[in-house]
Amino acid sequence: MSNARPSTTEQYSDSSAAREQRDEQTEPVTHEVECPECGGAVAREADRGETVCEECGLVVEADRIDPGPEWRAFDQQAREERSRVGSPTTKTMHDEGLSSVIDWRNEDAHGNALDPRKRERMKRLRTWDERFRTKSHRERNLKQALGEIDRMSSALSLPDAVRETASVIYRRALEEDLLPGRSIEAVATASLYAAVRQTDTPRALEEVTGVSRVDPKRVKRAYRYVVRELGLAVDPTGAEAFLPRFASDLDVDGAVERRARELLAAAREQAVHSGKSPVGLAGAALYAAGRLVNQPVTQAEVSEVAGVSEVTVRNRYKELLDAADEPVPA
DNA sequence: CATTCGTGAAGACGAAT
DNA sequence: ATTCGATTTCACGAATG
Repeated sequence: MSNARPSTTEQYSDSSAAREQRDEQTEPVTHEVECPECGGAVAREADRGETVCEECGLVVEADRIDPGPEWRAFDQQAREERSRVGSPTTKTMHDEGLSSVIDWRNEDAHGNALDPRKRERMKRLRTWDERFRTKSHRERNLKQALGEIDRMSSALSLPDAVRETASVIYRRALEEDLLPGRSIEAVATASLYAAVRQTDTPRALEEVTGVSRVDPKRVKRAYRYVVRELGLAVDPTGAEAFLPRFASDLDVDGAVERRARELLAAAREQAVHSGKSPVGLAGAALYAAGRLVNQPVTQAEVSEVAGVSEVTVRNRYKELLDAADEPVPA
């Protein structure tokens, strides 16, 4: 009782001290703003966090938007690289971890019990404080994740529909409390990959993890987890889905692609394709088709665009020709 | 010379226990 | 958590054009 440390009044002084410190670091000294009332110079009073006209004393509310970079460590993952994107919305802009913490004890600064009226009041405050905190936490989380999804999407030049889907998936993951234990970026990447799968916009997992900053293993785990917990319907990607893009990257014409499609169909008939990586299959089909149509591409090229080894291309394409009952061309 | 082809050891992964 | 089976990759050398 005697040491009622974290009382509300004390917290206030704490946070204002912290605010001063932050202002020293990041706040530019002066503002080139005119007072809308009298046209005089406007100065910022750092210690109070107010912007006040020196002439008439008008408090210029608009200038309370912090012009400087104000972020510190968001959470463990996001520390580097986040240059503040977009305009700050006042809603999410409240002070970073500097907000007052309301003590749970019903005592005042001296350790005396509060009277019932004040107790009631404190209780209400706690409730709202809690709501506000968790809400804003989620919003920051979401904002960062969506930014991440956006970044990766453009890096992969994915259509907007995929971003939409990815966003929806991420939101659901967030709703269902799937985040704890996983990094935001990992789940964001996983969501994007899931979206890619669902929308039949063929990108291999490797390509997606390639533009992510997260360890591929973690992404994969997050992906499995999210798919299972959310009950997402993702059917296995067929090799055919990769044909158009690879064909385009390889600069082969439609005849090759069509032939490749036939080869894959034949392979499917004979179930030669189970357990094999779709990308390898697609690449090999194009390689084989290229030879059949007398418009050959090298294994190295195929290996490059498909992101599999030449060995895999070799093995696959032999199997494909075999299944299609085609002779190996000279 | 470039490309293709085959091989065996090693790693990664999913499934089953 | 470990083990097992299948697949892929790597590195190499040989064959082919």
